Amino acid sequence: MSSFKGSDIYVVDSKGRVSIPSKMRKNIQSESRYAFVITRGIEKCLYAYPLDEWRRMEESIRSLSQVNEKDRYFARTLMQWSEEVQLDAQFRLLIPKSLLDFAEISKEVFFIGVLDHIELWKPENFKKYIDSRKESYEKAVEHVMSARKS
Amino acid sequence: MSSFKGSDIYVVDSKGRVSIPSKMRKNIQSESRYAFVITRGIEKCLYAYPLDEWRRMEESIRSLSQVNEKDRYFARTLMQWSEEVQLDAQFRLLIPKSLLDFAEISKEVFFIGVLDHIELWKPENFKKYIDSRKESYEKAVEHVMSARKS
DNA sequence: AGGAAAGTGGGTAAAAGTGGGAAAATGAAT
DNA sequence: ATTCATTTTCCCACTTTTACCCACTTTCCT
Repeated sequence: MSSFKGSDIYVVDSKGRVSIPSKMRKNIQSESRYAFVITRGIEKCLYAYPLDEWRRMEESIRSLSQVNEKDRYFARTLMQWSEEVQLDAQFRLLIPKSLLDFAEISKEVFFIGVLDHIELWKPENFKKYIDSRKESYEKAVEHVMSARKS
Repeated sequence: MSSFKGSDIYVVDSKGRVSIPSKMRKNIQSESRYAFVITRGIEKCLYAYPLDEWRRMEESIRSLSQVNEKDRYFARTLMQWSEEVQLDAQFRLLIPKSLLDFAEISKEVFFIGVLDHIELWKPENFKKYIDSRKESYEKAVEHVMSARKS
């Protein structure tokens, strides 16, 4: 099970390539070390899953009822935006243009490791996201810590 | 389960390295003796967790639902600031620059062992923190100890 | 006092991060 | 079917950062 953590800023070059932070690369538990599925995230960002974590995810989507209208919509939308990509010899992701556009990423990418996946944000958008939240960091810690006690 | 205690002042060198107090080092119960997760603390300081203690914490973040908007925010906020670091052959931590900046640590670090984690403060900031508390140590003891009785 | 461990500093080889060009593949137009 | 233009893939090269090693001084302990 992966355990991505930390954050970093990297540049996307003119070909749409970005190195993934080495500390996150080292955290990949998958046998297929260099394959990711990159997809549309929740909020205006992208999620990158190593293949094994992605499969876990896919299973839970598979188990959704295809009868339910909402579930169908969710499954279609998610899969529509999902692309499998391989890291190149320099450990870079080639991010599809459509996804870059969705996340409004042009020159720089802000990476955050969030346990089972890596998030890619346009730096300004992440800042906006944080600023728009009312809860402080301290509240967040409190929330998690109190959950831990019980 | 670790049980850090005591305090000490150490210097950060030009590369961002600090020795961790040997008395605290000896207190690490983890099998992976030399791996820590260092993260943003509450108040303007850093927390260093030995890996096994950290995992405890991580479990509770993992159990947060990624579907719930608030939980997503918590997970991102916490993980953004968390970095895994290994002690080098001289038992030094290499503290990421972003975290040093957050805690305003430049030349010196004040270490405090607080049971399951070690805190790192800029000495001046710790002094300010203590001075800013109106409650005396005696009052605090009274408060905590009486709660314990019930 | 003497040896060992702790604390600090610095040099260097390796890895990480970035950029770009040439070969291979794709695909549309003649 | 062949040509030409565009995109994609693969490789090479350069710069910066990091990891690893060695060394010196101070403190601790018997």
